[in-house]
Amino acid sequence: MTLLPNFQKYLIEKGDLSEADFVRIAPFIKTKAVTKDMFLLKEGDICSHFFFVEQGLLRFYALNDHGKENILQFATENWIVSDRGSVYFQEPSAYYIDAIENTKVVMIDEAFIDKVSEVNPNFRKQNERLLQNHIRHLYKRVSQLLGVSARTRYLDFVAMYPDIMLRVPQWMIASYLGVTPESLSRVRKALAKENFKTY
Amino acid sequence: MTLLPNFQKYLIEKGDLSEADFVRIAPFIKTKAVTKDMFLLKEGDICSHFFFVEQGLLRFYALNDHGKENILQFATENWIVSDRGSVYFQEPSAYYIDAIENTKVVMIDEAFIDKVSEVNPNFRKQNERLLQNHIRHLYKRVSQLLGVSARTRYLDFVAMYPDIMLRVPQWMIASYLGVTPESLSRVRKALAKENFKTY
DNA sequence: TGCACATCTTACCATAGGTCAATGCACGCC
DNA sequence: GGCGTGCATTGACCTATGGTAAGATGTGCA
Repeated sequence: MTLLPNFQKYLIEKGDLSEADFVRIAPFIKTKAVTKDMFLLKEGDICSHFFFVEQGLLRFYALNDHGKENILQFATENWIVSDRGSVYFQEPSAYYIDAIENTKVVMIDEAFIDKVSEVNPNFRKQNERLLQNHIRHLYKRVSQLLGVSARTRYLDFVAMYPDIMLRVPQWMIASYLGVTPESLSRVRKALAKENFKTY
Repeated sequence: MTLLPNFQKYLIEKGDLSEADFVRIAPFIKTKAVTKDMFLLKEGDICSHFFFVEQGLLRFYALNDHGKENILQFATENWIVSDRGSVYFQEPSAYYIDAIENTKVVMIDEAFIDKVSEVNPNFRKQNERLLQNHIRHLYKRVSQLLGVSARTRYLDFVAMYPDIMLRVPQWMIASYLGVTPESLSRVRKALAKENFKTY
């Protein structure tokens, strides 16, 4: 099996597994290599897995009525991304997932979670914590979109995800923030004029 | 103990409990009556419970930098609302929860979840499903806020939550949609002019 | 009955952000 | 080295939504 240092670390630190536990579940791990611009999920597909990013960068987006992309989420190393509704309720997805960089993912399905939970019963509880944390992040995102200007959203994004900012083109950041690339360009120009330094 | 038909139904249908299971956990249920305009949570508090709405209507909101309320979520009967980050990570909350109507809630904490899981081990797995479903709803909300006009957001809201529309003042719907009450009023006027009927 | 307070509407103007089109810039490829 | 392609910037203009303030409507309570 190829080495998965990030996934191993994730299960041990966040999932409360021991190294011995990891060795026991290792044979059940499935991975996939996704080259840049390849899709892991398209609208209409039924999503069968969660994707843990071992290495690389994915984006999760929807198309609106006018065919414009709205990026809901970037996923770098150690993030999990998926259309959860599709996985759990076997419904066709309304979303797309593709690779911004060449990416290696771990494919997680319900059977795998059951397997890990069997090896270490504490895992399910830890997993629940992670889900709760995810929900909390989403509320924060909604809160931002409801009440905050494009300028502030951009500043917050830079502060929160400086690494992502350096790895994706600017128009994708605009899409994530819910503005046009032109508007983001103007925001950046105004910030520059005020001697705001991003790096 | 007071009767809790909604909570009982919820645990049995969604949580996969039997009636006998419910009888066993009943002694551990804590409830609270919240009169209109009372708070269950304020900014700075550490939130200790999840709130299941047995009867009534709550709102979950944040204050932005300019003191304006942004309503993240309404919670009617059978909904669960809480600042999950605060519950799980013992951090001061950034949110408020108050009652729009006189409301009866069930107070759920981690110990209660552990208790129910002990009575029926299947519960934790069902609970995970519900969390995944919640995440899916939040992605849908983000997607709407990113890519859709005020008009469409309003129409979607009316279609999705016709009951809530009849129970809350219009300015709160505006806050939920991320527009001013004045703008929502204009949107409604335009719709009326096109003979759009909401009821 | 009538006042008091909330909410909703309307009108007017201001502004953030969208749209369109042109230009500039960088990088990969032949 | 030249050229194509995708991305970023800029400018001119437009539109949706915000801000403000004034009235209209409604509803509970004295």
